[in-house]
Amino acid sequence: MVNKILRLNSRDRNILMKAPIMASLGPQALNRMMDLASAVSFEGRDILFREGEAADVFYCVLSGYVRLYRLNKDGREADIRICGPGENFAECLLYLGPNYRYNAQAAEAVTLARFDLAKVRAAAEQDNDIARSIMQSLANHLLTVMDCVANDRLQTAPQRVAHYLLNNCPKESTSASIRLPFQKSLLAGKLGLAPEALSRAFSALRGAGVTVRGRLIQINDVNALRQI
Amino acid sequence: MVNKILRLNSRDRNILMKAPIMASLGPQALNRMMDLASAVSFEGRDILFREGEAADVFYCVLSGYVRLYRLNKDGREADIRICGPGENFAECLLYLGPNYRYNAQAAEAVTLARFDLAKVRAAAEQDNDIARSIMQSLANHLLTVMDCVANDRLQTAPQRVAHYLLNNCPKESTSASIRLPFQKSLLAGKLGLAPEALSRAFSALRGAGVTVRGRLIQINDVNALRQI
DNA sequence: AATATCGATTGATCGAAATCAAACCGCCAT
DNA sequence: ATGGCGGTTTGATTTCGATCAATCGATATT
Repeated sequence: MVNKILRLNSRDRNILMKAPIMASLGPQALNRMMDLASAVSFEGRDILFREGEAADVFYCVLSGYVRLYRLNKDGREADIRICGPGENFAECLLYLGPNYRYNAQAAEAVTLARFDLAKVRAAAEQDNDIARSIMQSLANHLLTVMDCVANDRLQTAPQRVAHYLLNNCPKESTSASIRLPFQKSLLAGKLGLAPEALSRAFSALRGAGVTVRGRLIQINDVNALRQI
Repeated sequence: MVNKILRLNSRDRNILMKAPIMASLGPQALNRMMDLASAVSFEGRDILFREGEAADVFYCVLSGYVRLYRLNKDGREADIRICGPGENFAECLLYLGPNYRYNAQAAEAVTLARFDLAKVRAAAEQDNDIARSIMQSLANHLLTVMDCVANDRLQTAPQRVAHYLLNNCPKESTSASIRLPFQKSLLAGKLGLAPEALSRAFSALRGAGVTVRGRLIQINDVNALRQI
């Protein structure tokens, strides 16, 4: 099921070097990590791995979006995180048990950089730069997921959507227009909502000057959104 | 508001050395970290720090429980994590911005080990053992909080309670009795429930052989709980 | 022993979002 | 144009848990 694994082409190398986990490395550590990376791509809906499978690699997204999610015993799915270009996932397994702890699926066609867990672990032991970069990544993800718990527990659907929009429009602007980088159903999952609930949340925000047409979202009054 | 800061007494030293973040260190790194630790204690309800405050230390719980939580703009609170003996928190700030990202409150009288962020950061740069231990801690917390998101999104109140009970009774047993280590209201918050909802969830589990008296919980049939 | 206090429970009601079902809408292929 | 097709929207209903209010119970206080 794994698509063919290749050396990275020069375009992918450029993208990867800008990813946070690589960008903060010194030149030596960067080379070392780049040498460990291989490229792999998947079609939309492909499963990258499943919860419980033996974990040998972690990933960094080069293009497209990947959905990390869990299943309950009825087969219902809940997204834990949506990873876009520059984001890495499953790096937490560098220092945890031998199995993946959630499912990962390509939300659309994706290309990924692939890192052997054991090799990166060894590299981190020898190069503090790499260890520091991993710690930063882990700390960032931890905070992101904590935000997610707090948002789920404190905010209503329209508030979550408003929050998302505010985090994705330029700071210090009175109005903005945003193009969603993925389908609405994916955004719904990311926010812990059913697609219908997202749709209704957008309707509710019309009163606060939010206009939706396809993936295009117009925000007339950013400050009004902050009051939601 | 900070209680007096002291050297650790020998009892506290023993507890701290068994904490995961310390227990995985080699002898040299362990000494180094132990030298950085100081002791501090708080009364129940005391606020250790607030979201947005400048962060200079992280903590490891020696006794009691600490509540990490966020506020929404109406002042409603949502717990993000409950930390008990041996658990550390705010260590994610070693590699993040300069401010605390959530509030921390003593759920009861607590004693804590206190680590200067800058000093530990410096120690981690020099000692791979310490860096590895921090990465393990971050990875574990990340996974724990991811579990929390998934549970919130996938499970009903009785299921969350059943899940908690199963995680806190000996593996491979047909029946068990558990003593809650803290108030039910704290457990409610940890599970993302109002206290009333926790109470009702316990009632709902009576049918699955769960008996509650104060902090004492009897589980007649562990396997029945797994089916919830 | 009487009383104040705090946490837990129970009951009644409300509200938010999930679910189920149907309609809608661009988009592509024929 | 015609006809699907997948994603989105809208409507109706249901479910779950929050909230509000009252009671209960156990522990501390005097």
